[in-house]
Amino acid sequence: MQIIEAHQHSAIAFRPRPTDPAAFFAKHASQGGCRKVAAHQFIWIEGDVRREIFLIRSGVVCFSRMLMDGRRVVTGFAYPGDIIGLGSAVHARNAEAVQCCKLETMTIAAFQRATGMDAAFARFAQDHVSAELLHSYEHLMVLTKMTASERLAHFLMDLSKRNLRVGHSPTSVLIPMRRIDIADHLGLTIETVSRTFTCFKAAGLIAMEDPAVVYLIDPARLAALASGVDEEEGSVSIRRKLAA
Amino acid sequence: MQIIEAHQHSAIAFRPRPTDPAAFFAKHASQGGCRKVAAHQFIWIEGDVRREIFLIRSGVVCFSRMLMDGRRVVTGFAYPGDIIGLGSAVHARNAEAVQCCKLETMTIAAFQRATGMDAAFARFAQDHVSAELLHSYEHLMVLTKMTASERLAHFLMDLSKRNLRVGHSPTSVLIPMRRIDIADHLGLTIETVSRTFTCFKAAGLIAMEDPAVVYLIDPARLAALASGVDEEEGSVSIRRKLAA
DNA sequence: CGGCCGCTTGACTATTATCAAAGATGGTGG
DNA sequence: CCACCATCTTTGATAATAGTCAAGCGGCCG
Repeated sequence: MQIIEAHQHSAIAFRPRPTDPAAFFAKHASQGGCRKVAAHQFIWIEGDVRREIFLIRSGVVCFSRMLMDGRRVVTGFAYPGDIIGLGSAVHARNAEAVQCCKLETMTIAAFQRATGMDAAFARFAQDHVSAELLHSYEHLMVLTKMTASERLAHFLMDLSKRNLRVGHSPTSVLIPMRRIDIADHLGLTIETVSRTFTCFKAAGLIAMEDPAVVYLIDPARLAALASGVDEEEGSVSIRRKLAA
Repeated sequence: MQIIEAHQHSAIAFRPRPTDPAAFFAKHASQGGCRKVAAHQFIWIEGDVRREIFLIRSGVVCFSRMLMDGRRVVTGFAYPGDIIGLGSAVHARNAEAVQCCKLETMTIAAFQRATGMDAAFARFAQDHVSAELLHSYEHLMVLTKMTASERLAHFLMDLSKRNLRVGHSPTSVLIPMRRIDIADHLGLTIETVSRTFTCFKAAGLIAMEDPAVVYLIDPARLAALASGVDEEEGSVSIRRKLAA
């Protein structure tokens, strides 16, 4: 299975790369304050009326939707430098601090004033939602058409690419979230996630210092797995390699 | 597994029910024309720059994303009365006519003029994208946390609810799309979809005249399945019922 | 009438979930 | 400072759901 990457730029390709989100924030958040959220605390929950938007200064945020019996889907994560809360006037999902987070806040009033006065900012907010939608379509593909190994490889490559973007090492990846967050993000169980990590180690794709620190030993192969190009060398062979 | 339905209204709950989309269209599409699209023709494909938006007069449209090897995900369907193409300036997915469709068109220029001049229309377009995002989060839940029976029940209830909304019988459901479209929408294979239909028949949940005409015999039970409430009476018992 | 396409059904396989339990790790209190 | 407890992760054994491969049926259109 092969994923065409070209289209991934579609929603934003025809527009100039948005100015630094943090700059927007600094420009318009005159009234805003700062907030610290402890690990595993919720920043907002599904159904809450939006009162503020946030810029993440440090920490990682996890977005999820829950069912009564504890089942949940993690729709994504947000990292330092990201602005969160742009979606809609009523939150469609929970936002939970994976680690202790420092957030800069902007009131909705300030946000609305900003979008009214600054066309670039308004467009940024709109594009953000479109990009989110695109991302969720891609995630649908990952969840319905990929094996456990491909999903985990995809996840690791996501983290690696983000590292690259912000100037960190693309091969030594910190995993701030717990296994359950990864599992709920990838539509797997924690056991399968754990086993797949073990398979990757056994196959020489990664090395692990501890559950939160992964070194990508064979990034090319991981990338191939992640995009489904790794024909008939997919989860099967990796699993067999472990059995042998 | 139980789905909380309350939040489903969240994104639009705090705003008045939007005026009839068709009315917006009639008001602003002065320049627009009409177009007829044959079954299984594409209206646009992923990556296309958006040139028009459309109001569906008749027919059903299927949105999908494709992989090179033919794998695809159907992210949703659109029906008569729906406006399509509001997402972003570059299409993030294919739009394909499931049946022969009649579409009314509005040029992008007219659309942009309309959103600039008519605040209600602009808000309608924005809300549409937010609702789409919400829908896709829900779909993630269906695809990752539900069994084949639950997924198909969910799909049938979606069609039934739409029938109700537009004044058709909620218990006799026409299925305009092919099995492959359903399968790709639900993250299953056509065989599993077909088998699950058979199971539903055997369990007395539905009756079928032909593959395109389904009667909901036990809508309550289907609704329970669809929302995951049908505890330990889920796919297992239905499958067992067939085996017996 | 025949061929094609879509749907259904069957047999078998494989991937992942489930159930269960044993290491780690980290924080707290004695 | 160490022991204990809670939580998270890993590993193992087993089972179940859905996928794959294969074949037959039926309708529709040329």
